[in-house]
Amino acid sequence: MFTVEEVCKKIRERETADGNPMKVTPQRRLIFKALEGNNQHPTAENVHTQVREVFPDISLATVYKTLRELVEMGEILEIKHEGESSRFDPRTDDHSHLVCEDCGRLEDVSQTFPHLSISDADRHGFAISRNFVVFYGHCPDCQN
Amino acid sequence: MFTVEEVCKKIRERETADGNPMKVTPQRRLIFKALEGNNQHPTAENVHTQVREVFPDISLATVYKTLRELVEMGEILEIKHEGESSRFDPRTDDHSHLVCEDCGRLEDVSQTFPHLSISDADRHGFAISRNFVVFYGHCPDCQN
DNA sequence: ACACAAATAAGAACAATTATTATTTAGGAA
DNA sequence: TTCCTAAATAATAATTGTTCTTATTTGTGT
Repeated sequence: MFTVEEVCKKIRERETADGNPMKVTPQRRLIFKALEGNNQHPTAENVHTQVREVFPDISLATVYKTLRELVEMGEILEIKHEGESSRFDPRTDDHSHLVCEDCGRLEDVSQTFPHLSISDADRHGFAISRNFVVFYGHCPDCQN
Repeated sequence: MFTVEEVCKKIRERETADGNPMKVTPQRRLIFKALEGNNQHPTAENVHTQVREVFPDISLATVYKTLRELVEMGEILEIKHEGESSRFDPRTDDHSHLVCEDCGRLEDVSQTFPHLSISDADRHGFAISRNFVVFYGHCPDCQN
């Protein structure tokens, strides 16, 4: 469960490449707050816009850097779809996604499909470790 | 079935925005040839490199433009994965993909999974039209 | 308060792709 | 065959999303 205080704690426990502890800054705290409980799958831009309402001078690069760090820490997921901007998801348990083909809206789907398997002929000698299912459709707003 | 002559014919039958017929150029013919029977899922760069062996002055923009056209015509599929360059696939029937997590190698999988369904709670009111399954694993070369 | 490495803002750099533009060419008609 | 005209091209600028660089500022342990 992603909470501001949890993540702050983990940041302080985390070490930089030189073995020094990482720091919690006001900028980072605001970025964590923008993600806490957020199921909108925001882009880096979305987060930047939201944080700027409180901290107008924060740089987009800082947002990217912090999001990258959180991904590496396993605190958020990065969702890359169809050439658009990456979206970020503070929900990190295994789940699937549902995408609106019209407006790009993206929803979490709790169900997973761990038992899908493919024939030897299709396997090409691969050792398969996981699969990922994305559903496409039209969201309520786009169904007219 | 993607063949050079088939696609040339379809290009000539196709109209531009102004209602004029599109043309077949030597550059385009070579691009079609690079794709014909190609199951390597080449990037635009790959196609460019291959075509340049015969036609050294062809521009990368021309390759992109022609690939974009073929995608719009439904003659090839564009595969977008994990922030890397798009790959193009002259096989356009419904199929799944298998990706090597180490080297990025991408294979076609004939099987599809049309019957996956999600609960009402997860559906978020969407009208679902299709799903897409990607398998991840390690290819024979990367299994050591 | 001090010191020092981490983090920042600003903007340059980057990679993939698309747009612009002056020039060339395909292909139908005379 | 030659002409005509819109389509296509090569070259390159522009764009988008993201990462890198650097001089400056700021957490945080002492």
